[in-house]
Amino acid sequence: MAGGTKRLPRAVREQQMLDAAVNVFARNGFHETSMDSIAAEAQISKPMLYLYYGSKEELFAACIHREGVRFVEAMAPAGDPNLSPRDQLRTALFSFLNFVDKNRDSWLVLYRQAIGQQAFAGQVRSSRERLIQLVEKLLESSTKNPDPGTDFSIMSVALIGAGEAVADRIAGGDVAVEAAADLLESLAWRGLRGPRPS
Amino acid sequence: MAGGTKRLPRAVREQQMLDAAVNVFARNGFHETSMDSIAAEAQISKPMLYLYYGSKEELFAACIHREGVRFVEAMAPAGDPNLSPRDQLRTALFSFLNFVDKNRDSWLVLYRQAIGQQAFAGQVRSSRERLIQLVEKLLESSTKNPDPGTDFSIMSVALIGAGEAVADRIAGGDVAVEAAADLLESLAWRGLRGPRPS
Amino acid sequence: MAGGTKRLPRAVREQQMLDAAVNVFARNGFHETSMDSIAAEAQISKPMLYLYYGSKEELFAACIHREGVRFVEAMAPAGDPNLSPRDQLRTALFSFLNFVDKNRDSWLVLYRQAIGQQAFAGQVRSSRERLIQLVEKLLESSTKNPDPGTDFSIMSVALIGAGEAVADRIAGGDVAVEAAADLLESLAWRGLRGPRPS
Amino acid sequence: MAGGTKRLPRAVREQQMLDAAVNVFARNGFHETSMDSIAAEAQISKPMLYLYYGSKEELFAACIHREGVRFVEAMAPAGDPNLSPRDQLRTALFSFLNFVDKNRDSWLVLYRQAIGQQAFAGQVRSSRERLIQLVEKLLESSTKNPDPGTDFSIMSVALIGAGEAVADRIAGGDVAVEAAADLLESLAWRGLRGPRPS
DNA sequence: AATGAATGAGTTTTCATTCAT
DNA sequence: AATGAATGAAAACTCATTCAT
Repeated sequence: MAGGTKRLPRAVREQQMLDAAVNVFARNGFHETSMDSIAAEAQISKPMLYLYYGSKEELFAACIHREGVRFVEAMAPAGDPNLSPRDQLRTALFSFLNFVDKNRDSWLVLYRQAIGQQAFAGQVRSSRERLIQLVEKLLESSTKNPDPGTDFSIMSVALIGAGEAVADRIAGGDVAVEAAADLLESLAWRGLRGPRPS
Repeated sequence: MAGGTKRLPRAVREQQMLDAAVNVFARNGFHETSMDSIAAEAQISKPMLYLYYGSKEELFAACIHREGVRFVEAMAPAGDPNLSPRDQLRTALFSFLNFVDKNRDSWLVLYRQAIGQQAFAGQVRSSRERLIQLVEKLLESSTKNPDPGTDFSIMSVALIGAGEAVADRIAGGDVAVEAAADLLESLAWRGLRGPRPS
Repeated sequence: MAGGTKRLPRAVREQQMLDAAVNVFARNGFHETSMDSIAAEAQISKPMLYLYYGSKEELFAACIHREGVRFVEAMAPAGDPNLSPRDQLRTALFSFLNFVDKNRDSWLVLYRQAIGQQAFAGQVRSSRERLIQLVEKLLESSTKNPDPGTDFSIMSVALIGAGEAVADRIAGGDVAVEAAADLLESLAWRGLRGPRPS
Repeated sequence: MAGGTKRLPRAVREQQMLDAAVNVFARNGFHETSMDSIAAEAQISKPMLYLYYGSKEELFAACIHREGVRFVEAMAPAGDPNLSPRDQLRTALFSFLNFVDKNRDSWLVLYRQAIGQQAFAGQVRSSRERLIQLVEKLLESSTKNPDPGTDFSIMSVALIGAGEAVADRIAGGDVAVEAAADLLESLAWRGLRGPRPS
């Protein structure tokens, strides 16, 4: 046993365990991940996981929760009420893509693993839903003369979808945050001009 | 034993089994689906599944394959070389969304289940990649004077992402194909005008 | 593997498994018995136990049920309505003690193990209760002039308790059925004469 | 942290722990009781239990021992050599039933839990054996002209069994000590008259 | 062609028990 | 004297997979 057998205060161990869990879950998904492998990654024994988190599902939930909080915190700047809607969206895009860029595992576990998990899909979906509605509001409020029949709702769905796809690329290291943010922003405002360009 | 040991020609049995498998996989995902439940759904015995498909993974692969072929066939009209790029894209969008609308399970199994599956993610990803490149070409070829610096590649990624998000809504029955297609089309052409609207 | 690996029809295997389970449960009690040890005793694999009985608790329940039925069947002769109450009691005693004598494990599992098991104690207790009431009726109906204040109910409780204690001795091989039955019978009728002998 | 690290003299701690243990064991049985739950009930930490008692089994043994001593002490009056055998039995019955009435947990742990426990069944059984022999002596010595063939030994077994059954009722609060004692006493003397009433 | 019977190999989960402070 | 932190060992349960008929 290398330097593993230290007694750590509860709070530290908790983070250590979550770090390991997020990492392994992000790589392999909920089902392909065994508690054994998480314990190994965290360099502790399996019973500790159960002692601290009760069950595999609760451990996964704890991961989702911690990463979710991190995510929301990262997005906070976009909520600044002094910003214009346009700047809010711009800030949000940057915050989002930067977060994904810096926290690959968070992104994967939050959006690509949790959603495949019966018990958590609902949670993910509903937080996505909230995001969609937020974007919808932003679009509405910054569009002076919308074309009649503009469907902001589905527009938001599409934009979030685009954002997630682009985020995947960023997580994959294929794309730069700057370029991606610019694209999404332009997509948002241009798309708004109404469904049928001449 | 009514309906017990029917001898069916191979081809029929194969389809019967795939139908069952696609259905159950779409509902529950790869891991949450047991061979038992597929056998039950198909009203045959488990060894039959193994006789025809060898293993759970191969069975899943067969599902992906059949649904993939169906999908490609559904998209065929968009390849008509007599169409203008614009009309090709338009046709593709309609074909795609109609397919999803009529084949919920196919969509779910192809894009929402397979992608979460280590062994198949690659397959899905690469076919998505092909689609992205296709769209990229379409965009390029129908843009006369692109803004300098227009990144068609990431634009395609975003569009496909938007399309998938919208497809999910259609699969959920929340959105009409018409409206969705219009939106995506407009997003494509408008987005092209370049990243930075004044 | 000696002669173990035969394919047996379901019904046969079921009995074989119950035989093993009753045996091990009787020896070691519910908690001290592992499914592994039952599987070993039955010379089959653990999954078979689960395939046939679902869970350890259900397997135990099946044991209780089978042995309970056997027990009731063994007691049937005592129910003959042509017998006088006295003869009914006498027959019941003989049936009971003979059953215990010939089926040690049944007795142990039914009365000494099941009763310690949260989930089954109720069942055992209530069947014992029925027995007590039955005896109560028998005593009442065959006592012409009971002493005033004779409490047939508690008398029955005592007699059944005595019977169970004696049954344990018989199960242990320490006592002969004949002598035990005689004793219990005399206890029943003599005890009836009222609480306070001069 | 109010009430945190109280230093208590050894003897007090010991009793506090045994109280908790007896209580929980009586309620849930040996196996269904975890050391954690005992520690919680005693409001101390688990290592204390191990420090004082070494192991779960030893703790259980200590419970049995303490309650056994209490029980024996409660029965002491019956040993008064100035009493006639009849009065000894009578006193014993009252002492016994009163003890059970006042010490439900002792009774449960001593006779209903310990007996189901491989490691302690022997202990319980042998102390029961002593009791049986005692009763046997009492019966013998107070029967002037026994019927030939009277089997005092099995008679004692039966009486003790009856006594335990009645004790259970008393522990359950269903029956009054007085009535129960009377019944058992009469059963003892009447039963003696020999096995076959004309 | 088809299936009932059977299992190897793992997974999650739970405790009694022990260190290090 | 007392405890928070940690684990080895085992138990219940599941499932993809294969045999014998």
